[in-house]
Amino acid sequence: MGRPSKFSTDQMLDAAAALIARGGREAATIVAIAAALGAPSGSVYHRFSSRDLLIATLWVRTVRRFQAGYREALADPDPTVAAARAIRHVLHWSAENPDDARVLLLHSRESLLAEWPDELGNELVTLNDDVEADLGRFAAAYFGDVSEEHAGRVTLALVGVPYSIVRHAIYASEPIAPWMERAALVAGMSILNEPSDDNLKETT
Amino acid sequence: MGRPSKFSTDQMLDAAAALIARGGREAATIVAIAAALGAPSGSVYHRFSSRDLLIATLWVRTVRRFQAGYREALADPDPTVAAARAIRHVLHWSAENPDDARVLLLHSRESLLAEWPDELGNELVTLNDDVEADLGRFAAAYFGDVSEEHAGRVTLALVGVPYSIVRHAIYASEPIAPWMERAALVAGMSILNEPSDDNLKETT
DNA sequence: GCAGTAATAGAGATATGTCTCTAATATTGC
DNA sequence: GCAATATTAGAGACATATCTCTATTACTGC
Repeated sequence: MGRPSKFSTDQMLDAAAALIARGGREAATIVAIAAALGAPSGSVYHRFSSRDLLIATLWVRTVRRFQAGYREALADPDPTVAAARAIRHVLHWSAENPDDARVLLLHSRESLLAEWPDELGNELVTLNDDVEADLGRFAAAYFGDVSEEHAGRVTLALVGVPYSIVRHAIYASEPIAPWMERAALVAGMSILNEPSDDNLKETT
Repeated sequence: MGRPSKFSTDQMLDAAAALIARGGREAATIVAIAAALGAPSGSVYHRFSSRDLLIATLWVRTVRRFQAGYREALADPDPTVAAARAIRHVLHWSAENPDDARVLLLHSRESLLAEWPDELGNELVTLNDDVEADLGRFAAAYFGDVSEEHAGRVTLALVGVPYSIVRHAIYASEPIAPWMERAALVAGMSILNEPSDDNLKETT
C-alpha cells in the first residue's frame, strides 16, 4: 500500500540522537537530520509534524530503552542485589549506548515539558511512573517504610550517583573504568545504609 | 568621559543568567536579554560583540564565583575537613545562588568549546587549572600519591557526587534538605576511603 | 558653552530554521 | 496496465535571531 519508505522512523531518531550526542540539543535541526540521511526536509516533516514532536519521540524511545533493563535489574528479590544490579545497569547501559546516554544526560525534564507537543498528551508525565513505583517498592523493602527522605535517598543512590559518574566519564570522553563502578556501588550503598534523620535524633 | 552607562555589564549577565535559569540556554537571546533590561539590542551588542562572547563571559564569571569559596574550603589543612568543607560548599553555594547554579549545570564543557569566541583565547582551557591543581594536591595529601584512579575518585567525591545532588534538587524544584548534605558527605567519603585497585589486588 | 567621547536608541540587512505546499515517484491490489 | 496510496522531492513562505549601521543623547574636561 503506497510507496515504501526509504527512511525509517528509527533511522530519523538515530540521526537525531547522533547529532545531539555530538553537537548538543540545538544541533538536531530538521535540516541537519535530513542531511544526515540524505533526505529532503519535507520527508522528515512527513513523518513528524514538528521538530518538538521528533525530539519528544526520541526522548520517550531513549527513556524506554533505558528503563527496560533497569526495571529488570531492580526487580531482583534480594534488595541488596537489586540495588547493586540497578547501579551497574546505569553504567553498563551507558557504556554500551553512548549516543542514547548522551541524549538522556542532555535534556532536562522541565525544558522538555516547556515544548512538549500536544500529540503525545501526558506521556512525559507518566513516563517515569512505573520506575518510580518500582523504586517505591524497593524503598519499602529496604527500609520498611517509604518516607520522603527514604524515597529521595533511594533515587539518589540508584539513579543520581551512578548517573553523575556516567556524566563525568562522558564529558571527559573517557571509558567507564572499573574503579568507577566500584565507586558507584560504595557511594550508593553508603547513601542507603546511612542512618536516617529519625535514627540520628535518637542517638544524639 | 562620555555618557554614563545605563545598563552595567553585570546587569546584562544577570539577565542572561536569569533567562537561562528559567528557560534553558536558548532562552538567553540578545533580544530577550535586552528586553529584560528595557534596552535596545544594539546596547547589548555595544558591550558584547557577539552572543557567544556574552554567554562565554557569563560562564567564566559563574565558574569564578563558584571556585572562590570552593578553593578556600579545599585549602583546609586537615584533608578530611577539607573534603567535607568542599562537599558542603557545593551544596550551600548552589542553594544560595540558584541562578548561577543552574547556569553551571546547564552548560557542558564541550558544547562551550564548540562556540568559544576567539576574543577570550584559551581562558576556557585554563579556567579549571587552579582548582585541578588544588584537587591534585588534595589527592597527594589524602592518598600519598596521585594515580589516575585517585585523581578521578577525588573529583568524583568532591565535585561529581555533590553536584548530582544539586542537580536532582534543582530539577525537582526542591530545596536542598539536610539529609542530602549528609548523603553527599557519606557518599563522598566512602568513595575516598574505598580501597583502590592496587590494594584490592594484594588482598585477593 | 563647546569639543570630545561613550553610551543609548532603533531601523534594517542577513542568515537560518521551521513548516507548508505542490509535484513526482514507487509500490500494491485489481 | 491502471487506480489508489504513501512516500520522496524540493521550492519557498514565514518567523526569528544575530549582527550592522547611523543617529541621538548625556556627561566630562577645558
